[in-house]
Amino acid sequence: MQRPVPLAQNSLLDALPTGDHAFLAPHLIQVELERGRLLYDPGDAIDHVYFPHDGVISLMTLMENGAAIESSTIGPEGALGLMAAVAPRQSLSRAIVQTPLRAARIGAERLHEAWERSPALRDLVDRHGEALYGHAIQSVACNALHSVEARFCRWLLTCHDRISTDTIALTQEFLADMLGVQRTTVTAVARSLQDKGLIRYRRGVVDIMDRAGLQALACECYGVIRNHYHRLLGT
Amino acid sequence: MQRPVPLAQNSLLDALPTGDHAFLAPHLIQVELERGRLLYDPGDAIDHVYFPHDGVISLMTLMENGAAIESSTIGPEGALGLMAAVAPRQSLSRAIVQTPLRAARIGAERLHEAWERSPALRDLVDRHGEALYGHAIQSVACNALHSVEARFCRWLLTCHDRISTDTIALTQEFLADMLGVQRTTVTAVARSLQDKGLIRYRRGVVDIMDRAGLQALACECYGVIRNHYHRLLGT
DNA sequence: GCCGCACTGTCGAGTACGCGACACTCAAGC
DNA sequence: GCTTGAGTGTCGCGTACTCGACAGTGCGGC
Repeated sequence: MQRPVPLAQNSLLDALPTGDHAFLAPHLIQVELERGRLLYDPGDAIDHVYFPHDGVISLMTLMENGAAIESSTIGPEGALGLMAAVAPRQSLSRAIVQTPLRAARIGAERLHEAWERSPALRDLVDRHGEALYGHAIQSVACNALHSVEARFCRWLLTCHDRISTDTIALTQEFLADMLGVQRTTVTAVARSLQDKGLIRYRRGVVDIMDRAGLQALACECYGVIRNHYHRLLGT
Repeated sequence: MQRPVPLAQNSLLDALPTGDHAFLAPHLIQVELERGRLLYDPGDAIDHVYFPHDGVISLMTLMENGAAIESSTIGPEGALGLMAAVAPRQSLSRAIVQTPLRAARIGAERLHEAWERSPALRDLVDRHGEALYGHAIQSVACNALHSVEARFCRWLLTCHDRISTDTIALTQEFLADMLGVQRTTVTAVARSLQDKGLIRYRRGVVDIMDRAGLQALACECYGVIRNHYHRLLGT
């Protein structure tokens, strides 16, 4: 499989001029986090900001009854908790590691200091917030208007863009949670996609076989969200 | 009917210290806009920012096929296009006037100048963006998980909070668009709510009869979103 | 007064998905 | 090897909502 774009380091960090990057560099720590790791729950103070290099973090809206549904995702083109660069903040979402993650982490206070000194960083934080908002409002529409199959395909593509293999470790149960549907529905859709030759799956693992085919079935939201990031962050 | 909170002028403007408010005041123009007026479409440059005094603006995500669905609303507790205070921006949503609107309007450039001089305004812009984001991600979950009836009730309550009467001018067709469902579904739900004595409606008009009853049927999202605004903007 | 239209009411068929139950199977651990 | 449990397959029923069609009805304009 040919990937659409090669994976770089984190796009936000790469976009910073060298001088500004130097404000951050001494405080960035490389971390590796396992799948399923909980980073934030709603109300948690944001004490660290994560810049993924490879892998995906899910942002999920948590309901009173414990149901959680994905509102957006954070990959190498973005950062988790970036709004805390401006001022101390609480997380609004649950943030969990969706695929094994390599990321650079920095303390929120250190980042804030850099933010005060770097106009380029301020601009980036601002644009990133806008892109994330665009991601969220597209998901609003998507959840209301599009079929589970279309959303399933969009999800696979978005995830595939952000990791370095064609194999995604992922149970149907987990995906059902993300999409906010029943597991049995996911099973049926996965079956149908496999029959069409677009994916192959076995216990807890999905292989992407035909990206173009998935794109044909995915809703427009996939492209729209990509474009937001492109336009606002120039990745 | 007793309203939960008395309507003030725009909360954001009120929250500014007098000195900072003075930066804006010379450039604020009072406008009255009729229902249905289109303020922005996706991609439009944001040249004016609106601070509602009374009435509601809907932000809608527009799909390729022309379908549009509400992602959030702007009332006297917020502002439309506020992110343009930071830097020139394009609208991501369609913004239309949902109920007859009185608002203060200011040119984006004037606002940006004030933003550069006023730390209080910068803080407010920032918090407002966060609240709007919280609104959006709650809507993501709501659209995926909650019934049309619950969302209908939430919508009525949110609208009611932001206007000064118990009567809302509103066709079922319009509401169906906002919620992203069929008109016939809205008709059925409206009928059921009227039978329960919670609302009364006639051609293009809905009267709120029993707020508490509506709250009982509305989903938790109503309260969650209110709390976001409360916590972040102290309204 | 009448016309035309926007808004609402209703009906029926079709479907996507929820929800619960249960059986099967692979993988890891002992 | 066997056990255990997590993950998957499947079935069936119920229901919320879609989709299209058409018939009423109040309101504004002429």
